[in-house]
Amino acid sequence: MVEAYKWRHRFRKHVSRWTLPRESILDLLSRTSKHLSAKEIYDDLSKAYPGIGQSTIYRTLSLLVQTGFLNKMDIGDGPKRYEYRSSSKMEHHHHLICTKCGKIIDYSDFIDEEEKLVKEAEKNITGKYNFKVQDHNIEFYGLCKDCH
Amino acid sequence: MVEAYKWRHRFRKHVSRWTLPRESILDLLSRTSKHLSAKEIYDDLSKAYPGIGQSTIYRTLSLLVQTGFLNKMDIGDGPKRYEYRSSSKMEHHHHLICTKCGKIIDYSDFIDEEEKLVKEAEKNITGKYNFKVQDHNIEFYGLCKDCH
DNA sequence: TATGGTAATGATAATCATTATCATTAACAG
DNA sequence: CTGTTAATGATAATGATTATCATTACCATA
Ligand SMILES: [Mn+2]
Ligand SMILES: [Mn+2]
Ligand SMILES: [Zn+2]
Ligand SMILES: [Zn+2]
Repeated sequence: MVEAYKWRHRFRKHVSRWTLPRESILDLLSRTSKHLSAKEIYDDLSKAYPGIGQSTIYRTLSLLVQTGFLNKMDIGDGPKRYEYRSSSKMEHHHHLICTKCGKIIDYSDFIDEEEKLVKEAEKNITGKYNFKVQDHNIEFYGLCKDCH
Repeated sequence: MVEAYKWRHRFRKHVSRWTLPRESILDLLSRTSKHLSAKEIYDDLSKAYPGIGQSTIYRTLSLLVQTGFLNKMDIGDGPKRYEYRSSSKMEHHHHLICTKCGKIIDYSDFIDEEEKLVKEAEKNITGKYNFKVQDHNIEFYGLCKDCH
């Protein structure tokens, strides 16, 4: 829980109180590479923190997304999922999603080529539609090694 | 409704009956470039087809997706959306999504470059993770011309 | 280090999208 | 035309998320 000081400091800038639920959620997500749903987070935290409320999980998650600590993602079926957002620029990545078992694999190869193509596309999009691109998302759907 | 004959023919191959709800939904989606939700489809069809059931809408939509007539998409907030899937290869496209007003713009430039990059990535993905890519999805998030 | 103001919490109800159930209807093969 | 049975539509049920509100606990100030 040594990260907590950094988090707290960064967090307080947003005029918010540093609380046990907030620290717990951030701690859990920072320690896993999984992409967890609100319910999975609730079930996990409930062990060490009985009595934590579902509402708090949802509220905290959306706050942590707003303040840039977490990424929120939707793989199309089931609930939204959350992952810790590393501060380093290196960590830009996309996802391979197994349409059979739902497994999510982080993918970060070809980032340079992708960057180049995306940059080009963004320029084109701005000129053609006057649309200001802020972010992009790439997903590959298919079957993971266990599912074919 | 001249398309209906083609649809019907194509549809019957899947051992299914050709019904008024099915034709109505396909007709509506083939005539619009919008990306409609089940509720929007229900509200629209209810005018000309009072008494149509919501269940039928959902069931029919998922059937039409399975059989390749429609694309199903999830822009992350709100309900799933559906669009008519043109048969021509030309029609491969992605989306610009306005994070403020929710507008969805079809985008199909740079398809060749994209194809090339995606092909490369897919080969890499197969080799590295033994993951069989079947489809991919690219979205650009940002602000549309009316929202900035 | 105590304390008061107030943001955050947790229990609960409410909402929204979607799926399940089942009796009734209608497509269509013969 | 008719019987079989797939499809429909009304309704209930589920699952995820948000709203409400009384209670709790951060933390700035003294
Ligand atoms: Mn990830
Ligand atoms: Mn589209
Ligand atoms: Zn799998
Ligand atoms: Zn907009």
